[in-house]
Amino acid sequence: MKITKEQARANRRHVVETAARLFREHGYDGVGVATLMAAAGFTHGGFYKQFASKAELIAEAAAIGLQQTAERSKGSPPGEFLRKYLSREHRDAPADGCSLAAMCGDAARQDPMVKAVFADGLESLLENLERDSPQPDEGSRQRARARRLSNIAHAVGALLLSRACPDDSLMADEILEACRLEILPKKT
Amino acid sequence: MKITKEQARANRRHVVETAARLFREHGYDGVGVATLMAAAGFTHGGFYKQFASKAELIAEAAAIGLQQTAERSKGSPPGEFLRKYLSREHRDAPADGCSLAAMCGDAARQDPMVKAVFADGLESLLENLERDSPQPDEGSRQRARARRLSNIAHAVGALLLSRACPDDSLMADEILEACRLEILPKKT
DNA sequence: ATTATCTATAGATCTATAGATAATGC
DNA sequence: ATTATCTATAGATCTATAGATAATGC
Repeated sequence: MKITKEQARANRRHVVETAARLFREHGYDGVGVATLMAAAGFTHGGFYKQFASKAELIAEAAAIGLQQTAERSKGSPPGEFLRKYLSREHRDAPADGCSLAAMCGDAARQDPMVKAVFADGLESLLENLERDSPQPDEGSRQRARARRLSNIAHAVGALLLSRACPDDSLMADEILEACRLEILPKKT
Repeated sequence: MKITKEQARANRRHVVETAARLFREHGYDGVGVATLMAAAGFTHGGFYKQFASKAELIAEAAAIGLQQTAERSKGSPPGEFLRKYLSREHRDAPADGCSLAAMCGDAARQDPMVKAVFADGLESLLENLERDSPQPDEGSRQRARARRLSNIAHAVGALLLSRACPDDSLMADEILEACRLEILPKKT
């Protein structure tokens, strides 16, 4: 039954990645250890040789999930990132989407360790988005940072409210559209 | 043990209001029927003579919670409402705060009935905020509505992200401040 | 007689642990 | 010999139900 150390590490990583996906879709309370391990292809008893507790897994899954989100933001210019962010496709696929949006409601009720992971993830995303537009002086750098932070909060709120409305409802689409108009750089 | 019909209706109402409070603080999955009934001053067995299921309670608690939020928005001008909304006091007291912000993450994973309640609650809040500034023609009415919807999403996102960061962290305060700057009407 | 509430409990599920199993790596 | 995983299960908790209790309202 035993496998190589390398394989064991890969298995552990696979469990965390599976958890990040399932948590985004069903929330921290919506996924049990047994369900998670079955989805990852294991039996649930093995879980506690890899993780001290479910809380430890949650912290690791949050870290990986936010890392994936920050990573994805580096590919395209900020406007393009936000346009995709506020799309119906993103709203309808939380399992593959932004961890910040999918988990922040749950994270607010988690212990300080998870919250610290969230603050770090948000900082990473912020830095990735700012990297593209260096500012001449400290004052405008501060303003640009505040602006980006505000844009992220705006986009997260839009996605969350849209997801809280019935699927295919007018309101769900209206929210996304209204926020696209306000956030995205105006075309001439 | 039996009490008047009127008292029974008041008791039921009291259970729903207690639930709305507890749900805002701990989430739908974070409050069990037994805990809720104890907090309301009853034993848990009585719950199922008042409600068909926990799902029914969730829908009613969501409706009351959103009604309270919409109601509170009518008192003050939109700028004042948003300023209070984006305060540290509001962030640190989710049990007494906006149900839209506290529950939208959970609502996204609930059945369509709860989501419909959310869309209705959001519509009410929107209409309350719009009532104060009638618009001359249909076009500017539409734009004003989109603007308000966008502002709500922005404020909800700011509150949620701030709550997901560690208590008293710089990031938690930075988010609120950045969004206050962007959302609130600029002073001269 | 009706019915709101209470006591007690069934059955499912959840986190966590104990001990067995079997392949790696000394 | 070590250890990653599996089987089995303990103990807690959760939703829901059944039957008893006691005050209302015909």
